Amino acid sequence: MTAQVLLGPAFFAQGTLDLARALLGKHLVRKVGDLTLRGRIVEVEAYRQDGDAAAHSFHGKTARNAVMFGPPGALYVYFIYGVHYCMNVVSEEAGIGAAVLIRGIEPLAGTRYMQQQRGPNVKGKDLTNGPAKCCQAFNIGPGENGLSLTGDILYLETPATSALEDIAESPRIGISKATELPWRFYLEGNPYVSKPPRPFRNEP
DNA sequence: ACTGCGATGTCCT
DNA sequence: GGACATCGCAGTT
Repeated sequence: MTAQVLLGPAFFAQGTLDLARALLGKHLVRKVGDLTLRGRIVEVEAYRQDGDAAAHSFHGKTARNAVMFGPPGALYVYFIYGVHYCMNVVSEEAGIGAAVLIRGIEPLAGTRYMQQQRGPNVKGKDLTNGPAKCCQAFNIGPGENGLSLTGDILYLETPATSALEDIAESPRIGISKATELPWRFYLEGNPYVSKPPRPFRNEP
């Protein structure tokens, strides 16, 4: 049995880019009845209020993004494209609309449940290699919006074995309106990263 | 392997 | 009316 370190409020109160990097390799844990779902965060993106036109909070507080402006450590769940949910970890102090999007998770426990959530046609890395896929696997929806990640049934842990792949960065995925920034961070080579790095080519 | 497209709530001009 | 922090399916190369 390896000791795990629970992450408290101080962890979440750091700056958004620092938090984004710090979240890589941490475990997301969710209790569903008697079952424990556990996964390792392998890909994230940072979104800030100031000067970041791609952030939901850029134009100010609305009904949808209100959780982003609340205390750090809350889970911000939003509905996108009329179909999918995505989850973020709220960063910065209350009053600032900033968060880190969880884009890729490596399943560690409760994978049978995750498979049921995702459906019978889903195989391998497709279980959780994308933001909406992670939400579906962990059964995260509107009911979890605003929940604290320092609770008893939903929380983060630092694994005892802290060996970490190299952290790579790239432009964020799916952004067109903002000036793009290298605010996507992921663990190099991990199969649960949603889009693998582009292979090198000699000529276009 | 790649490309196009439908699904459609919330917020924007 | 249009865009959007996406995904899965169908059709093509």
